[in-house]
Amino acid sequence: MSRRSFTTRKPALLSEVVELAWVRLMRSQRRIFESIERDLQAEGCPPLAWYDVMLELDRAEDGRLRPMEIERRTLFAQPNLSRMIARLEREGLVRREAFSDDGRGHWVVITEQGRRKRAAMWEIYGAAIEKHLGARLTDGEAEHLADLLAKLV
Amino acid sequence: MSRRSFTTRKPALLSEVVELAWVRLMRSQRRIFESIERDLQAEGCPPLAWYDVMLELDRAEDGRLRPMEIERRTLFAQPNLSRMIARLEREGLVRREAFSDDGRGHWVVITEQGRRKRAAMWEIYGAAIEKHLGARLTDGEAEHLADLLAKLV
DNA sequence: TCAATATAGATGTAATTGCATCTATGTCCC
DNA sequence: GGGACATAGATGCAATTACATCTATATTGA
Repeated sequence: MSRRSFTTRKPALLSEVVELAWVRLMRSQRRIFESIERDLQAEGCPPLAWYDVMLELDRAEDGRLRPMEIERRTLFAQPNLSRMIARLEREGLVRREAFSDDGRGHWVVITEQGRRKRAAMWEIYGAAIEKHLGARLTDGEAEHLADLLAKLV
Repeated sequence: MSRRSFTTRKPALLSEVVELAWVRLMRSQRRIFESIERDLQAEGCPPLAWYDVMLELDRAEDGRLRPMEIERRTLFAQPNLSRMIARLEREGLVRREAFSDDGRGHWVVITEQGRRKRAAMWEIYGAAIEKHLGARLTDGEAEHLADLLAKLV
């Protein structure tokens, strides 16, 4: 592929390597994410976003959190999360319960079925992470990568 | 935050560090991506996806590519790209031209206005990359990060 | 040459997202 | 106590996405 020169005037401060790191961060995340989503879907699993929510609930005391707390932990936008919880509830993976301390809120509680589903998803999910990420890095590289990415969050 | 122990049975092969690298890859990409999108939007710019397409066209010979070639380079799904091109065309940033070699296809050509818009977006975009990524890494770290991410694509 | 199949790209549709707004309850302060 | 403002969460709606399919043109092979 003949790479022509082309004029991209860069903002004074931005270095080539930073731009390259960004492009690769985008590409690798997107590509691996999509691969993993496909792997999950191929096994009849729900999308990864559901996993994130169920994991937070599974870890939480009594398997329950308030929507705003899930939001804080997962960074999903509030209206989207609200509807996602509705979908999870429709599938019987969580249920809502009254929250007496604050009449505006309620608990979201993971069900037994939800816990089982999460565990089942992890089988696929973990294997997919290994396949798409683990297999391409040594443990040392993975650790180093994790350290570098930690600086970004 | 008291981190309780919880039983997550891992698929035999997946190491802790790989999982951590994956979680951070997701989080950092998503958070920075959203920040950059907000920065662009705050300046009245179209979404980043438009930039990707216009950049490919801007770089291409005669500022033109076939949809399937854009698809190959950007990895957008075909129906989504098809509609994105329609939107770009509606905004006067690209136009379609006949492609005589193959009656099924056509050229997508970037307009002068499209080139200007792309350049204008880059001012914001580049600064945003610097702000959200560059400012948090030394050049050495950025280079190292880029190298590690290269192994994933 | 022509039927069978493959490919480029568009389109219908249902699901999902983003954004603004709405409702209901809580908090603050006079 | 009660008005003004803040917060939790839901909902309406327009835009976007994913997925399946459709149309038109190419290619292939008998």
